[in-house]
Amino acid sequence: MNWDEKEMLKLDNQLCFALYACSKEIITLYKPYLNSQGLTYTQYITLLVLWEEDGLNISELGNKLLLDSGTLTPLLKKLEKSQLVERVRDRDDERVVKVYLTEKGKMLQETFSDLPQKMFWNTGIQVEEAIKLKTMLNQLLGNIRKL
Amino acid sequence: MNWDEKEMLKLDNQLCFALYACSKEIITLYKPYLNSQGLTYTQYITLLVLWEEDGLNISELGNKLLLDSGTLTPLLKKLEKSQLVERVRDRDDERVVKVYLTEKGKMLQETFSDLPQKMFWNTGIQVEEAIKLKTMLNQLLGNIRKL
DNA sequence: ACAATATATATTGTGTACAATTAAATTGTA
DNA sequence: TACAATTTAATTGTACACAATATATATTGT
Repeated sequence: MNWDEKEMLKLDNQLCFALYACSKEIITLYKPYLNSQGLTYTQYITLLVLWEEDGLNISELGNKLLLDSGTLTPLLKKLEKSQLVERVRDRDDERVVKVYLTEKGKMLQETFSDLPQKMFWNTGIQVEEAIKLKTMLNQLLGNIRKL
Repeated sequence: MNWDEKEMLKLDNQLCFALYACSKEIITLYKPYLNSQGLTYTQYITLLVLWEEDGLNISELGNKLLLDSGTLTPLLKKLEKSQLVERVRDRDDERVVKVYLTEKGKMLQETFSDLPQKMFWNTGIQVEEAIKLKTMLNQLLGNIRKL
């Protein structure tokens, strides 16, 4: 192993670790806001999708969130128990489960209306900077997923 | 809730989701290389730290990896079971557990010497781009953690 | 029609991740 | 010295995350 290789194996030179650490820390920042409403981060992003488009099925949700039924099935059962969504077997195709927001689930969106703005302040990131970062991340994501 | 607020609540406008998704996808890219050696991603980054500096204790590892003993204790026991590290109570301070690489653990570094380079190719990202991205992520991480 | 194949979700098992608590050892201080 | 406060790991409990498998339903090919 040469010097370059050894250098590249250092934790602080890993792009993957910067991503992993940033992702976790941002989610930690969300926690106080979400926990006060009894939600986890994953439950929150699931609601984000449903607030945009209600009545999606499990696999559609999974495609948007990059999660599979092994994660979503128990998660949605919890959201159902807290009466934020309903899981309904599709009459036309009994394999499919569609997920609908309840009134309570729809109303909850209002509670979080200013959360993205708050998080912006909390991270202290500039709008231009955030846009650039998100663009780069989406490009990277695109590269990876079309392999 | 106004239009701006509604727009900012869309999943695809969330910087946090871009980070979360990218982090997960990159880790997925690592999996084939790591699993073939019987390692998980978290075990791998733990070894990265130890290859740089052997004999750290649990809390020092946790500070570098942003993980606590609840995660590290079982993880290190697994690495010990596969004979890559040894966990040793410090004689001078019996509260402390120091973690040492075994010969097998040290040798394993060689196996991964070209992995960072391989991952670069896999992600199709340019060096300049990667540096810029990592810089932005570290800056964001710094902002968050000094709150 | 019906066997083979494909699809959608659920289940099982393993491994993080982290908050909260516990237990043991050490340090600070009256 | 005693003893309260602190520190370090380990433990407990909950919730993802995902691979692998199972199950039920739907579709396809003959």
